[in-house]
Amino acid sequence: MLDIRLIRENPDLIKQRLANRGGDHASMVDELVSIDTARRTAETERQKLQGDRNRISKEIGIAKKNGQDTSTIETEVRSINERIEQIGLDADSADMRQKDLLLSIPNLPHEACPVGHSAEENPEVRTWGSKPEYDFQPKDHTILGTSLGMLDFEAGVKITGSAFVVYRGPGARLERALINFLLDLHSTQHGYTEVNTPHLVRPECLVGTGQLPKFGDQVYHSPEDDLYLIPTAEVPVTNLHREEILRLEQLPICYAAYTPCFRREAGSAGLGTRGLIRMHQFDKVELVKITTPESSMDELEKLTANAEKVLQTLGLHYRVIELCTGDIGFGSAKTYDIEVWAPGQGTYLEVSSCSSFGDYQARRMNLRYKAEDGKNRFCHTLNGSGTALARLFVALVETYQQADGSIVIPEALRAYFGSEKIG
RNA sequence: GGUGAGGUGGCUGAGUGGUCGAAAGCACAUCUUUGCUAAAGAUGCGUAGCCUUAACAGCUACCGAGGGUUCGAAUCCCUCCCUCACCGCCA
Repeated sequence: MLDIRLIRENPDLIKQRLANRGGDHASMVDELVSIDTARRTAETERQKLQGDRNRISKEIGIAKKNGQDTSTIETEVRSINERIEQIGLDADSADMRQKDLLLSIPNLPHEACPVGHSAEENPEVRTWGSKPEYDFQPKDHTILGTSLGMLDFEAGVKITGSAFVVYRGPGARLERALINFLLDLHSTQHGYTEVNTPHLVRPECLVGTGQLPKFGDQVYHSPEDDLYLIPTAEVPVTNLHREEILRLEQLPICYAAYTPCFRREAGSAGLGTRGLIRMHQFDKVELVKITTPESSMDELEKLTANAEKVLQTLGLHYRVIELCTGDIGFGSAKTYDIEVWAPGQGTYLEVSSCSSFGDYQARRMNLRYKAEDGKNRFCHTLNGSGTALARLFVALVETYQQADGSIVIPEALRAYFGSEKIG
């Protein structure tokens, strides 16, 4: 969430910067400013009355000790209490509305974030490798995976529903090999600490990273326990340090985590996505960093490079694009997407989204560090996929398919997979 | 799930209705002193909000969370959460 002081002092600047995202946020900012004034007026009045009450109550204590009659003065306090209760209603409702508004306003795009209206205006930053050429018509992963006994889409529908899949045999093994490869790469080569977190979280965690309150319809929820299935490991991992004040020496904190991710994808049913590309459940290795404000932009570059290393090591052609202001996520200040080439699809697939959130998430989860001057400051948080598994699986299978329908396992993965080819 | 004991500042730990935001100790910071590898003394040392300022200060809230009783709650009552121990159950 944004700093209310900043909004209070520069409402027009805030409106202008939010306008780059598209959509109407100006009216929310206006309401926020007026509700903030109302809240502070009521709050000041309440505090003054509370001060009066405290002072008089002490007098009562002293008077009683001296055996004096206190009935008149007690009546006075009672009337003060009535006023406190009344003004308190105003203060509390304004406070709730203000919090609600603050949680519903997206982050300011970073100055370095390119201005644009939609995904069409996302600049390409760089590419790596080139599109592989085949002397046959490359097949789609669903055909390859089904015929090799790796993927069973029908079984996924049978036991759960559409957009769920069963990996089997070499498919299950390949998925597991990829997870191990990714975790090993980031933890031994890139300096991330591996963590293994719960897949169910409290609502506060989702508020902390920004999924709640606005995007509750995209998350699976168990009402009996008020727990949510995580849509990404970003949620439990970033919230690991919620409500903490970290020491400067601890930063940056770098975590790598494998988890399945659960997404309802409400509103995007039947969106023309075939096979593994958009599932309700998919595996992902996520990278999370908690940094100082000064270093977060550098850390974003490193994080993105760490994710790119995955595709380089596997020999997969990809491009990096930068999201423009009209396309970045709700909480993000700056985002790079990494898109891998999938020959069977004839298109690039987003396998990683690397973002710096500035202090937006840290404010929501009250995550701070003690700065050199002894002051408590909000940390910056970052995360990026390192990478999403299902689409990586697609790109890998489609890229390394052979004319006879078999798949060659890239060198770096063979020790994990246990053989050189499938089929 | 059952029974019992607890949850107080960075830590330990006092505090059972009134000047308690909270004793004491530890840790930490600054200073002083003696001196030499240690010690003594002084002062300071929570978080957030409000209101102000050149700065200081002031006010309010916070003793697991929420609600209640009261003129007044860390202290009394209710509900919930968590921790520990034992029992039950279980991968």
